[in-house]
Amino acid sequence: MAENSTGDESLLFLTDEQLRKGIEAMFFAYRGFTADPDRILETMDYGRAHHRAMHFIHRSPGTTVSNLLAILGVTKQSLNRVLRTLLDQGLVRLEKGRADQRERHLFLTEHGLVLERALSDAQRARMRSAYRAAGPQAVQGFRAVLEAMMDPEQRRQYQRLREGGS
Amino acid sequence: MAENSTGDESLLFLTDEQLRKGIEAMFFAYRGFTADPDRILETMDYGRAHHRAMHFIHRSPGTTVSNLLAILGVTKQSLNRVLRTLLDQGLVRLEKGRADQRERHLFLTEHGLVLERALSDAQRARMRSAYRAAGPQAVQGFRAVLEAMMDPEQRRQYQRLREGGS
DNA sequence: CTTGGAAAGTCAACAAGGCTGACGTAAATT
DNA sequence: AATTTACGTCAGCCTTGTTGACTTTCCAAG
Repeated sequence: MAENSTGDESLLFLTDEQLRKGIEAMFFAYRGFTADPDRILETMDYGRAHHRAMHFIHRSPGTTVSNLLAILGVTKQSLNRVLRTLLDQGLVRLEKGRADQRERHLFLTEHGLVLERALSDAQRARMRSAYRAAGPQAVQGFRAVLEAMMDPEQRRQYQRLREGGS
Repeated sequence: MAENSTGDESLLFLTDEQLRKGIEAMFFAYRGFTADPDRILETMDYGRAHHRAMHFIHRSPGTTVSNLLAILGVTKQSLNRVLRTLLDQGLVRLEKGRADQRERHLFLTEHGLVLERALSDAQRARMRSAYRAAGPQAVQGFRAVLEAMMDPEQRRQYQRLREGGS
């Protein structure tokens, strides 16, 4: 299985070894990706789950609970635990829907915006430095491969954020 | 702070919006990245932690426990729990070090190789299809950005694997 | 040869963050 | 009026991470 000659490789980089390196790169890079926010969070009572919730609330202010459930891909009980503490501690604010009063629209409070900013600054700093080190060409490829790696449903979520998000 | 004009942007793609998209791409892609092995694992008594251990034992047969600890970045108690079940179920085999008899060298058994193969086939299939969809240029960039995103220590681990692993 | 430190294993307890199942309430829809 | 939808919550479980303490084995250096 390491016997396949060139040919495939020169066209598409698809030896098992190349693929394995990609897998390992994902593993190690994801650790780096979460390291900085994690360091900030562990000094408080919050975890990675709180960060994710705040990120997407910040990204789509006024989003509903069920929308957030779809994006995060967790159960409502799991999300509720996180949302509960964010509400209690005044980082997130609720607003009943005007059109449909069953819906709860989520917003970050001033306080919440401050923390989100701190977390996202740290994470963006690492991303910025990685982009700088790799160069503009690489950034295109990076995003293309990641996008192709997503499940179709996840890709849809991702692209919906892109549209609304700029 | 959203006031920065062009200049930076045209050279290096470094608007906050670009960085935010990269962050979200990592988030959604990592879910896809782990989805296929997870589906296989949940039908058995194993989890993602078992997969990671098996992956790196397969990658570096005969590696020691402390080596594996450094790569995985967890505590020995955490790893030991996982390793315990893999040994008990006959997926992993131990060998006392010849030179230093305190060391335990880890190997996959026949049985272990079969499972590792199934998991890694699934994961490589997704990686292969993402690479194909994105093209050879993109693969270069993908790996370059991921590598730049790692902590220096993680990058060292990653590169040590590359050397020995081909 | 003794002693110190390194490699590994283990017990106990705990926390974060997933999960399922069941149930309740308010509001929209049919 | 009945059903469905959106949300919240209680209770309990699992995986996988953590700290702290302690032991055994073994290498290496004094």
